[in-house]
Amino acid sequence: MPRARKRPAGAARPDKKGPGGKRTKTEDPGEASAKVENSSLQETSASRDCGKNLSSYWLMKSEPESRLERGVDVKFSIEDLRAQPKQTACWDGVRNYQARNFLRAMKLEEEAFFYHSNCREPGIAGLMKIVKEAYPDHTQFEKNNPHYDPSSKEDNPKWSMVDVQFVRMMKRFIPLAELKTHHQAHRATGGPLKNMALFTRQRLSVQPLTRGKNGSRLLITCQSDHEFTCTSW
DNA sequence: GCCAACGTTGGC
DNA sequence: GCCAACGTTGGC
Repeated sequence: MPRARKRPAGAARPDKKGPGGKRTKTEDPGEASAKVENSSLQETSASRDCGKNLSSYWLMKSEPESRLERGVDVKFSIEDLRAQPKQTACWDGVRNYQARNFLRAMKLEEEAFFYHSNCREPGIAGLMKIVKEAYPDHTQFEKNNPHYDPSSKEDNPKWSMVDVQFVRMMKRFIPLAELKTHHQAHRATGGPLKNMALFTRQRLSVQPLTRGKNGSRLLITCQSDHEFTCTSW
């Protein structure tokens, strides 16, 4: 179930259906670690930004090609985002605690790379920005939704989402293979992508990045596109 | 709290 | 479609 993909659903639409489930299950194992992770994230960002408190960047995965999950097509590409009203959509369907905690750490106006996954040509396709901070993901209460979670209660929702708005396409698509080449080189040289979460946290669908500082600049960004380095996450 | 079974992610 | 990686579940 923890799939990062989302569906083209209207942003911030009110939703009241689904009584939720009756099962009392596992304690939320992410709750305790949420604080730890968030504070660690802050420390990490702060130290890397040399105390300048620059905002984080993010990378978020979605599947651009059709695939049915419990009978529902989960395809959502950057073109789909761009086609939304106001080019804005909610990023629903995240069902992994670490990814959720990153969603909750996102701040208005922070930018995120739109990553195309599980497709013919995986890679970074474009840029979007956070236009609404974390709020309950309504799909967790919808019985017919592929990401329905009967263990989540309406009065204490487990899962969150943010609203994102299309910013622009990358000046050039950045294929996974190219990122991997850099990552591998940087592992040897101690370069900025040596710990990139895309490779070190293989299945994490929402992950933090930080803007490169000083000389830490990526070759792939030399067309005056966004430079970025990874955090240690 | 351990850990084997299981299910999902996602590149190839 | 295969399958390695890895998060979650649940018995004990």
